Amino acid sequence: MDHHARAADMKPKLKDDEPLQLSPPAPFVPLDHLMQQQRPPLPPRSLDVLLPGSQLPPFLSKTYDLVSEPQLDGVISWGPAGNSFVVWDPSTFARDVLPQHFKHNNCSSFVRQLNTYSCRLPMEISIRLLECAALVLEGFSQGSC
Amino acid sequence: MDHHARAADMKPKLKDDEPLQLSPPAPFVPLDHLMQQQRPPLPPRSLDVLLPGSQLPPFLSKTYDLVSEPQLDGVISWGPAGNSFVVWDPSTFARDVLPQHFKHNNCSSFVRQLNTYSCRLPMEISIRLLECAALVLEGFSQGSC
DNA sequence: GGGAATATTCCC
DNA sequence: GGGAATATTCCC
Repeated sequence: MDHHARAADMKPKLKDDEPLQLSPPAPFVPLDHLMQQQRPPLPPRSLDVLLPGSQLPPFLSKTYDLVSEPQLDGVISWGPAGNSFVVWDPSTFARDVLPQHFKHNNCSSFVRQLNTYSCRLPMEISIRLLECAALVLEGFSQGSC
Repeated sequence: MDHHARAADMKPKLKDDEPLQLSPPAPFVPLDHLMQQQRPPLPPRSLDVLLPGSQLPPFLSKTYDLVSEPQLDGVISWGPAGNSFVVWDPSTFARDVLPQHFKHNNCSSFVRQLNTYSCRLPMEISIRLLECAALVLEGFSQGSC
């Protein structure tokens, strides 16, 4: 499996595009910038890690978990930056995935819900932490369903 | 060929069960009583017969058709007077029938909808015609789900 | 996209 | 039972 890390992978090595920097010390970085960098490239398995105890609307937590499912990466997955998601296979998504998580199989109904929570077409969604640990969802423009 | 109408078909004829009545005239009967008597003992297959062109809420027309299904008489059927319905097998009704017609399998959700349209527990419903051809649903007290 | 009607869930 | 929150459909 790809989860088995080989010894070579665990030993830090220099890369051509990442020169070793020993000095001077890193300049001051604002906290929110640090948090941006600390955000994992792939979102965690469950929103509970990000927002423990929060009462997220069911649609948002279900969508988040659904997008995070590794088995569905060919159909729907997080975008490159981990702050958006993309539906790669809208037909399969509508026919097979939606009914497993919602009471319908219509892309339009899914999009309608995204709109309700301030997302926009196309099927991308942004999730990021705020100071108050609230969840914000923002839309982008790329692709469609 | 069918364009030849036979003489026998065009001539009105007396039937054994329809004696010719010349006198005296039938006594006066109020219109609503006539309509009561004219209501068929078993409801028609579709509400369209009763309320042609009416825009009935989907829940009511689906429930009406569902109750009218002969195959479901062992699970749900019209009551003796044809103006109420009874769920004879709530378990089967919830598990097998509800998901075929609605997006859930919960008796409570079905009852909630009945309540919305002025029905009451238990699962009986009254459907009758008014002068304005509107539909009225009334609840009775007998049995439960 | 989103308003509005209808449906489903949740909870008192 | 029914108010209210959320979900789904319908339609502009």
